[in-house]
Amino acid sequence: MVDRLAGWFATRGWTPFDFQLEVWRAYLAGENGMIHSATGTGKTLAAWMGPLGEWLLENPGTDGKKGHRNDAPGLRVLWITPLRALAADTELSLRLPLEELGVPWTVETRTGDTSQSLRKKQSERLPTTLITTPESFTLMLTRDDAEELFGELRCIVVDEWHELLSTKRGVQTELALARVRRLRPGVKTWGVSATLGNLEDASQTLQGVGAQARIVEGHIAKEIVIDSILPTNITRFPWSGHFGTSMIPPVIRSIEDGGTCLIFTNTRSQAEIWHQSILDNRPDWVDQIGLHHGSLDREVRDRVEADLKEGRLRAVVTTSSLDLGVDFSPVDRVLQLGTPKGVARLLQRAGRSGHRPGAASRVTCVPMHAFELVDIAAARTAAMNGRIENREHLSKPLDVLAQHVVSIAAGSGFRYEAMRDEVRTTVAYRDLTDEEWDWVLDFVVRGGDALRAYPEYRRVVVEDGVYRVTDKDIAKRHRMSIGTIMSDMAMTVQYVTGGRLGTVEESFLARLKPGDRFLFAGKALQFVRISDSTAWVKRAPNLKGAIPRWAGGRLPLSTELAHAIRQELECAKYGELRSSEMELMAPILAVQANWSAIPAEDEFLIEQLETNEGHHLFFYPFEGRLVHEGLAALFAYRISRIQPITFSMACNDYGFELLAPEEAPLAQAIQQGLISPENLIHDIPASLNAAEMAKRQFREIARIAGLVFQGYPGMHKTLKQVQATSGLFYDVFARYDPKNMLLQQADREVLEKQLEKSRLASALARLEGSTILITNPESPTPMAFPILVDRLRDTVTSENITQRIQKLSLKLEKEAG
DNA sequence: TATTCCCCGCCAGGGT
Repeated sequence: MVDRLAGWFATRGWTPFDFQLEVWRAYLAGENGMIHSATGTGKTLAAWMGPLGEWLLENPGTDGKKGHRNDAPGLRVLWITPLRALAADTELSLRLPLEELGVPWTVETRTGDTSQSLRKKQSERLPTTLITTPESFTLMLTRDDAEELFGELRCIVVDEWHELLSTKRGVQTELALARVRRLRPGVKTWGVSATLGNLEDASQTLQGVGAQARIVEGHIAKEIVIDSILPTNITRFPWSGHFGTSMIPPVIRSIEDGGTCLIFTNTRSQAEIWHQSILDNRPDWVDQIGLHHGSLDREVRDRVEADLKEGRLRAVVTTSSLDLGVDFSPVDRVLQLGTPKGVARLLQRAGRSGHRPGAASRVTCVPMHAFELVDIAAARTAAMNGRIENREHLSKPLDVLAQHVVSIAAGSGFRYEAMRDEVRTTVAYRDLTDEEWDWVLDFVVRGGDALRAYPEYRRVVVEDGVYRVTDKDIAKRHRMSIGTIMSDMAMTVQYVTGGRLGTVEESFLARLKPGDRFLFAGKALQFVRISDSTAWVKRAPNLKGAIPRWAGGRLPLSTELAHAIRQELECAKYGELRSSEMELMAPILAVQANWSAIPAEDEFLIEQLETNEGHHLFFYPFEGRLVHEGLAALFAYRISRIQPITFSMACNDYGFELLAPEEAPLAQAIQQGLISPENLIHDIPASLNAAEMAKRQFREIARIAGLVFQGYPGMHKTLKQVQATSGLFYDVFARYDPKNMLLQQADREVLEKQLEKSRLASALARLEGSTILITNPESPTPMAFPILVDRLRDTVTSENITQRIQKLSLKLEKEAG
């Protein structure tokens, strides 16, 4: 059979890769597995040919004859994809071999935007292959005929598993998979994943506790090139900032070189700014440069994606919204503006180019300020040494479990023990205690201790030992709330004439007066008014105006990249400049070394200095900004226990600053355990407003667990309302039901997600074992400078900033030059 | 002079 499939490749002039043959053999031998490789290596075909080969094996002599659609069996393959936008492309690529091999299978998509007519058809008869999202997959389980639906299923493929793993969407998928395995014990699961550090764990999480699976490495000779555009004059290159104006000309030259170019940025406003800057310089490219980010309306993005695919665009400026997708488009060149933040992320982006087996993938990094040259050099070293980030699975999020049990109760129903054992086959809930299981059931049956008086929280009833949702209205509301994604606090931006452009933060729009101009979706817009929670706009006559700021997530430097940066600096300290980027950095590093020091890997640098602002302490753990926020608060708290003192704090991915009017007792603090990982559990909540953070985190939990209903489509509650309602629940639970496990979960999530507690603890352990290096520079060093500027921007008037920054830069420039 | 902060999903029932 493998030979016949290889023959199909041969007719297309392709030679199957060894890893593809390995997948088919393993599949036909009845194995589960996961395929792991860079993008553009033929993973999709590898996964698809397994079930296809099985069908051919059962139906010999099919080759060459055109099959009949009517002969198609029921649902055999379920294909899970994390993105709606990927579904259509996948559908096409799965169909091709079907037609050529004469297999009468059908392939259809079912996601949130599947048409009513197709939906109706599918409710009568499912296709042989259904492509769907985790959310729509779970929705299928809420049907009362769920058992029949999956009765003939042979195989589940989970595409881009690395995207789902380590998120609540991944946990939701784990639970749904456990359910289907119970309904259909022989079903095979194959995962498809891009580069990932912790393969074994990723595979186990997909397959469930105790299941055996084969990991197939899709190692084909895939050359990856990471290079950079270097600034011509390093002494005039900015020491901080993220706009990188001076790099516009060389970037434009790269675009001119020809081919289609993807330009990745780290933020949405950066994408808007660069899109505009490129057009300012090349107005003749007005129809050839696209813009793509998560706040743009789906329709606007679809158009850009289609143009890209058809080769109508010269370049697209984008955020990670194009990290996945557009697999068949002719992307020739990938640029990364600013620090890549992580190794896997950079490799993923490199993989957008040369998206053909055998072709080289290349990404060109463009630094926005001087120290980003170090990031680039470090990312390359880490990538070449195969130091890829892990994605850890989540453990026991009870909100997701509560949602899942209601889903199953709304479908075929379940029994206490069988369901508990089924849930425990997932890696996420393998340690679920009886107490926790009882609590979750009590929560959905009675509403827990605090809500027992309210019938709408008695969602599930027990009849003869079977847990079911009997109330039609409750079932309907539940189906409308399935999923784990919280949407942003944003307002629709729409032309008064009709066309929707996308969404922008309420806080930005609230500051605008009618007539104010701003740049959004690559267009100059004039604000008209706000009504019906929509910001109405019209085209503005010219392009000058503000650019929206989004309160998006703050992606910290990954652990692997942070580690690589420390190594890169250590090499530089001993005069070993291993790349052109580091060579270029030499004058700036020399200033750092002369004024203060460059820390070696086992050194913890602290800079102490006085300016007319006060007494500064700069700490450089190189652990990413989330950890630094936690460390800054922790250190401030610990120092203030020795001597009452109030600090202002600032941080970036390299380090943080504590500033006070008087000198802090640093030496004493270090002696008394400033850096100790001990008492972290006590000191973290004491140093931060942890209760307020937990209350905010509880918003998501309340939504997922089904406490807060978002409202019917088209009349969504605003986020403020959801916040208020969930805040109310939080207060009620805290007062009347303090043992509520969802409250504890909120505390845990704050510690882990917002403060990265385990990373913070291991950082402290590392720093405690380091040699502490205290220096007393006369003025802020190159490493201190970006942190300082960041704080100044928030606190001082713009005139003062300008003068100060000018003075500082001049001084630094003189020294470096 | 510098501006900054990813992404992803989801309904049902009654009318024509």
